[in-house]
Order: sequence, then C-alpha cells, then structure tokens
Amino acid sequence: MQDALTQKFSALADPTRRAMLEQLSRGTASVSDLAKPFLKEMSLPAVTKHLKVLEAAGLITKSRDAQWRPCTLNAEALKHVSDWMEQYRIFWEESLDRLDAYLKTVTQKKATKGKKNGRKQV
Amino acid sequence: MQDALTQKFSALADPTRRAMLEQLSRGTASVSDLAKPFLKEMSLPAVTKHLKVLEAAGLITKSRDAQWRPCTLNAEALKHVSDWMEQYRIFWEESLDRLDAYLKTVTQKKATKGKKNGRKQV
DNA sequence: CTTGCGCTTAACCTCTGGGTTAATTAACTA
DNA sequence: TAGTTAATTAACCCAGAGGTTAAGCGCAAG
Repeated sequence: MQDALTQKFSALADPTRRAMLEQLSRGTASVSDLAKPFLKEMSLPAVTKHLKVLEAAGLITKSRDAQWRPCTLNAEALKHVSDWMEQYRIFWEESLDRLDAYLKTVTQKKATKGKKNGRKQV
Repeated sequence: MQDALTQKFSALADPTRRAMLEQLSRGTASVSDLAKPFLKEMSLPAVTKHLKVLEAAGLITKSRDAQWRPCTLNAEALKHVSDWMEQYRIFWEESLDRLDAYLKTVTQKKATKGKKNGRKQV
C-alpha cells in the first residue's frame, strides 16, 4: 500500500469521485443515492469500486443501516491534503505579489517610461 | 485530455513528483539536478516523463539554457487545487468543533453524568 | 419462506501509467 | 572535427485502474 498522501491525491484525481464527495458534502447518502447521478454512465459495481477507493483513502466512512450503506464525508482527511498544500502557499502568494508589482510598473510606464526589464513568469 | 483539476491531482498523486516539486520550491533546477535524488531508483527517461506530467499539469515550467532545461515551480497551479479544497474547509473545521464539544462533554461527564448519546464520526 | 431490494464479489477485459533500454538530438569543448 | 554532456524520443513491457456482466449475500416485507 502506498503512503496516505498518494492515496488521497489519487482518490481525488477522478471527477466521478470528486462529484461524490461534493454530494456527500450536502449530507449523508446511501450507495444508491450516490450512484443515481452516474447510472447512465456506469454500472453499480463501478460505483462500489469508486466508493472503496474513497473509503480506503479515508475520505469517506461507510456504515450500515439494514441493507443500506450510508456514507459520510470524512473532511479531516481532506485537511491532511490541504495541510500539505500549505507549504506552497507562500509561493503562489509571492507570485501574486510579483504580478501586483508588475502591474504597477506597467501602469506607471506611461509616466516613467519603461525602466524595468520585465521578468517573465508573472 | 482530462479536466485541469484531474490532471493536477493525478500529477500530485506520485511521491516522486511531489518530491520534485519540493526541490523546485527551494529554487530552479535542471533536469539532471532533479534527477539526482532518484537515479538509484530510476532512469533518466523516467525522470523526463515525470517532468512532462508536471509540465502538462501546469505545475512547472521548463525553459532552455544551452543544453540545460531549467525548471521552475508554477505555484499558481497549486493555488487552483487549494482553491478547490477550500469548499471543504468548513467541514473539517466543524469536525474539529464537534471534537471540541465532545471533549468538553467528556471532561464534564464526571460532574454531569453522561447526558449525550454520542454521535460517532468524531 | 420466498421474493425483492441494496449492495458486493468474482471473473474478466482494456487501456494507461510508470518503468525499461537503445537510439537520437542538440549544444558545448578540446 | 570528433567527443562529451544534457536531455528527449522510440519502442517496448507489465501491473493496476476503471470498466463490464453475472452471480451471491443479507435483510425485510408480503
């Protein structure tokens, strides 16, 4: 088995699964509830498999209620991913800063007449 | 080609590629720089492929300097992922709130004698 | 107690992701 | 010009992801 982060990113790397998470963010749902939007595109066993992936990644929890398997979103697992991404926040924020700065030089150019040589890459 | 989010999540769903991003967050690096930590585990063409995936996902930018291909982190692309995750922040925060609340009931139990029935799932 | 519903398992197929080696291109260097 | 370094391309292999159909299991309602 792969590391937890890899497992979570792969689980999220599928639009069907992301859609399922989005539905679960609007409340608990059974397997057939979750399957409904996809039954034109895929079979029930396919849905079961997707849910297994999400469950294995810790992104959802499946419980039992008679013949139903109510699923709930497990948002803590998403926090884990978000926390990993945090380490890069400073980079995209500084990119925006550079954009800001660049835009300032551009708007001033008319007045000051092109003094910066213009880094690329925003 | 798949949607941008799917492409980014799949690109991130590989420890080698995440490690490369981490290296790039410490500064621009050539392909062979990036390859160095992995040459015991994989060949250069494998590295090239990983970089292609990252580039296609928009996570890095490859430029040219003589025979070298300096790569730079493209943090804006990570922001896109982070933005998508934001929609779930309220859920993991409320989970933590519930954990807080639960811990409060636990610590009070000695005094008030078990009054809540205890939702599962934190 | 059997019928039907909700869901999973089994067995299978196909395609792609991640890896390989070998050959190739491009640019510098002696 | 020949040789070396940096990186890519080509051709290939294999395991696993994502899908299928068909069969099976657990539960509840007639």
